[in-house]
Amino acid sequence: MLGNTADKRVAAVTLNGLGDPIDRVDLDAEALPEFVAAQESAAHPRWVWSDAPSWYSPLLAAGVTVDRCHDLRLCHAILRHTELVTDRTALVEAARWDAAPGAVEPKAPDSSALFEIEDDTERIAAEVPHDIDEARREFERQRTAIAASSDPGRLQLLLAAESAGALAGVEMGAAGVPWDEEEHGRILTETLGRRPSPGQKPVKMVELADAVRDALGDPDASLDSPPKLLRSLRRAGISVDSTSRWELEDQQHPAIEPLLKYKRLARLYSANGWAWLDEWVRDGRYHPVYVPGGVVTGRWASSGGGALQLPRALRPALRADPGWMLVSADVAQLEPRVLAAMAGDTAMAAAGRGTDLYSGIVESGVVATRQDAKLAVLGALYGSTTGDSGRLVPQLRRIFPSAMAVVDRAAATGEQGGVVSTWLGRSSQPPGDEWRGVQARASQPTASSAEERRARSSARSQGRFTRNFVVQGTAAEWALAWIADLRLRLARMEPARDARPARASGHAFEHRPHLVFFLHDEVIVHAPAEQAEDAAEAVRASAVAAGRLLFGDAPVDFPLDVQIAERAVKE
DNA sequence: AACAGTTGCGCG
DNA sequence: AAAGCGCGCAACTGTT
Repeated sequence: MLGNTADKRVAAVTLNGLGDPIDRVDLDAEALPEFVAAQESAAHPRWVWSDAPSWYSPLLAAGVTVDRCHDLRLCHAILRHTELVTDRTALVEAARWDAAPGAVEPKAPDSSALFEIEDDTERIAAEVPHDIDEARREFERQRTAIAASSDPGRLQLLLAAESAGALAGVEMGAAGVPWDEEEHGRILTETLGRRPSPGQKPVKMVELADAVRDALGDPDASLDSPPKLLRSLRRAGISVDSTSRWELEDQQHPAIEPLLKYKRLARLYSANGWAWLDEWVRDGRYHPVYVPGGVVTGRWASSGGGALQLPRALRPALRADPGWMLVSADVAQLEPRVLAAMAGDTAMAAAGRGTDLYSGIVESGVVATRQDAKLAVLGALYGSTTGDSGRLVPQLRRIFPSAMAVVDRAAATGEQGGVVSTWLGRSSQPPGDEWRGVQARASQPTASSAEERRARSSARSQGRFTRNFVVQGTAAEWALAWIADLRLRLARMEPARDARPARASGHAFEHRPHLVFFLHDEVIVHAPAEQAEDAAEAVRASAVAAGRLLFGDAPVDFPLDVQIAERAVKE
């Protein structure tokens, strides 16, 4: 366990299997990387620390990697909500651990940077405590909670996977995605025209905007302000209620085509244009900031750089260094497969036996086309009740009763204000006071029909959330197990000393395959060309391992689409 | 001028 | 409010 001491040094405490301290050394912060590296090569310990970004970024910057950790902040967040632990009082009271992740900048953790808040309002500290005594106490609380839980093994699995994800997130942010700035520039110029001078718009946007104004007969129409644009459109006789693409698409008017095109260009320009390139790409590397566990379901979020929203049009800009390759892999239909495994639904598992679960459903004869199968499955996972999607759900309920029972039960629990949990035990947060108030009022005999409608609607909405939570959250667990296993496999591969170092990847990954991108159900590994096949094999092996780890021998496949290429282009 | 809230669209 | 989940971000609007 690592933590800061009162005299601005770092304490490294060795714990035995019972969590009791058996040894302690105090070090200067500068001596930490060397100490950690030595321990790592001797014993591969599990490092217990306040928060991975705070501790691991400086270690990585010094070229030191670790295999395993226990991230107290992330584990606290899981444990203080999980249904698997009945008495969570101590964890809930340790509110300082409900805090934002540490900064990713390579700087030494410093507990003196924290400030206490005297308010009685329920504000949280900016960061978790980084000192050794607080860490010891929190770890003890967590050990106690796990031991008292209804399934310690399962929870340990979740906490280990979550912590491994924290390591992977720091590593990927540090390594960065190899990025072809010239290719990105070419795409921008081709789509938008040359880079405009500050304050100007790209020439192709200006041309389209003129075409729209012409067609509307409104030389002053503003295209960038939805309310103003809406008024212009209606003045021109186009009856829409919003300026959204889906609504504009149905309209017949000469202004529509250039307007939709303008919106596409405006999006690219503002979200991933030259300004983005300047801010997020340096020395041929895109450095996103991942936030593991940042989504309520356990999915990762990102903060800055929009790592989770890279438009597919920009995928050609992801390019391996010379002498290296990108190994891109994604899982086909992860969520329905996870549902089939959770539910032990053999019919659904059988439909997923091939590489395309949707085609498998079509073969069962219950729906006519692949598109219908997809709509039906999405409707089942999201809780559609009307439209094409909702209409198909009952068909699915007939042939996959066990799978549907799992999501239907989760929805029913949510509608009653209850808590649901993922396969490994991440629990949803119960709805808040406002939601309860609405339900309580609607159940009074004096309730108006408007109040009843509102209560019904918010109950349904909570049901859709819990319905999706169990599937999305368990899929996130599968994906965590996948990258947790994968990063260790890659780290164990022999370094390719002859490979031309990937520029600016940081010395920890200079000569070896490493993860550079992760997005819910897909990964990209940057690998020396001669190791690309091995890396691809590791990606496949890890997917198999993840399925085993979560679901044992359940007959559910998680087929991958794996591509080895210089560029990460799909299809 | 700074801030929160809304809209629209990118991703899974 | 698209028929239905989870996000982040930029730009604009309206308030302070």
